[in-house]
Amino acid sequence: MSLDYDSTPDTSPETGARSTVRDKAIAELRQALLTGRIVPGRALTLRGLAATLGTSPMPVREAIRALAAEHALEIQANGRVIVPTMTPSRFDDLMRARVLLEPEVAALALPRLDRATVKALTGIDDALDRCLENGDVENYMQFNHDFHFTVYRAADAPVLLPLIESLWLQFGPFMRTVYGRVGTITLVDQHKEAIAAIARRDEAGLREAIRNDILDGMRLIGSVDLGREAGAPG
Amino acid sequence: MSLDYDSTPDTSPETGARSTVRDKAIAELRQALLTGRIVPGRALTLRGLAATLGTSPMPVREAIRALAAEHALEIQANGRVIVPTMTPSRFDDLMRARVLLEPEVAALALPRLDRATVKALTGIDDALDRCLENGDVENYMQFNHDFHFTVYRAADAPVLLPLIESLWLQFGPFMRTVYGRVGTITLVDQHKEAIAAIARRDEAGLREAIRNDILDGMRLIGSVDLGREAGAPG
DNA sequence: TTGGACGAATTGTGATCACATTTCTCGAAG
DNA sequence: CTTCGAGAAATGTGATCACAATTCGTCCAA
Repeated sequence: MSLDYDSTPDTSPETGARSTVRDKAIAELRQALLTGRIVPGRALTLRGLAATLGTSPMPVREAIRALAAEHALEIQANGRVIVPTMTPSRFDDLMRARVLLEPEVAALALPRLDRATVKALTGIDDALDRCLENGDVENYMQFNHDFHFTVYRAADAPVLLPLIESLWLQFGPFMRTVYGRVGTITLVDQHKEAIAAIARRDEAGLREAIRNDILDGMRLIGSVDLGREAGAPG
Repeated sequence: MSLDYDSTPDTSPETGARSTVRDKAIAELRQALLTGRIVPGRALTLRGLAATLGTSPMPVREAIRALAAEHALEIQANGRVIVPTMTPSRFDDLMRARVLLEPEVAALALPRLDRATVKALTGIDDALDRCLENGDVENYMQFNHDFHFTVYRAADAPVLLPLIESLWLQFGPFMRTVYGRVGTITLVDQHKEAIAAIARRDEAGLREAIRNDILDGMRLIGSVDLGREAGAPG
């Protein structure tokens, strides 16, 4: 099973809302997709996931439906559930959406990014750099997500934020396969520039840093053959 | 029941994919939300919807999960499912998202909008105007949706298009209550300007027409008290 | 008339079952 | 060695059931 369920409950049950099994399943799948733990193209089975999560197929069904509605999973005509495979058209559109939305939300967040948040961002970026040195792709992706969403979350954007989350869910599995092919050494980002822009309250600079960070990732893709599908033949 | 199930199957089953009961439930709910047939704040019950659709609660559960994942429905902490109520913050963000995404996708679609599509758009706009004269809010909203998405669909935007669809799903129920309060006579749009811009291959003009069309709707809201919640007290 | 409490009805959740369809497996024929 | 097909295993879908929690209606007391 590609979902390594290490029984670490990263959901906080004390947030008021009673967490259901389904919610845990959704959170688990989200995490796996965000860090690219699930290979695109591989079929996910209800009963298999249920066994991994230690439940009946029922909560998994709803979880998969929810993720599919955000286009993080794809339900084929025969009913099989897979992680969507990337196509050039989809990749272009995904990048366009990110470049449109993320700098905008970052700019919205800027007035609310206090010094504590900047400190947190610096810490995340440091941890991220260590992951790059160690070649730890999975945690790198986790910290990269944390970095961006620590910024975006500060914006009061109850509509745009979930939209961006959906984009990252669609992006994660594909990026993982890319990182796996080009390694982590070549990875560059604009996080330091973003932090600096935040520190000096420079909206245009922050927009540009986020935009370039996205485009950096896109340029990385140019080095691999997009025509080839993600799932490597056994 | 607020969902008037008139047994007209608007889904086309001959598209290859075998349509399940769940898919019909999703389509039915989508339609009801887009045309504002379901009042925000009113609780939807699984068994109630199931009875309306003539099925067991099972397909409805998955359908509701899917719509909730697109933020077209909201699942409260106690599990009750409601159409989300509008807040000023949510409205602002919704508008910002629409203004960001829709002109862009329209511009992307422009090169692919042939003469037949322009003719179709004109037909839709005429039907829409007739609905305005008759005060037929529900069909007006249907045609308005058709108009915009006839344009957007032409763009090869497999990622952005569902994002915009999600925005409209969130927008529909609220707009319906607004229309119900201000009437349809005062409604203005920029559809004629959009058609003209398409006809003369004017990208900037099309962007502006779409943008103004969205802002027209927003200005309409200014005339009603946004502080008051949508659900009228019984 | 108003306020609260108790019981009944309803709700969402999770599990299990039945079934049609699909997928996989494996062996025989070419 | 490849190709095809029959049987077996597995899969998604929908229905039903049990149960805890919530909601609603009603009645009684102040």
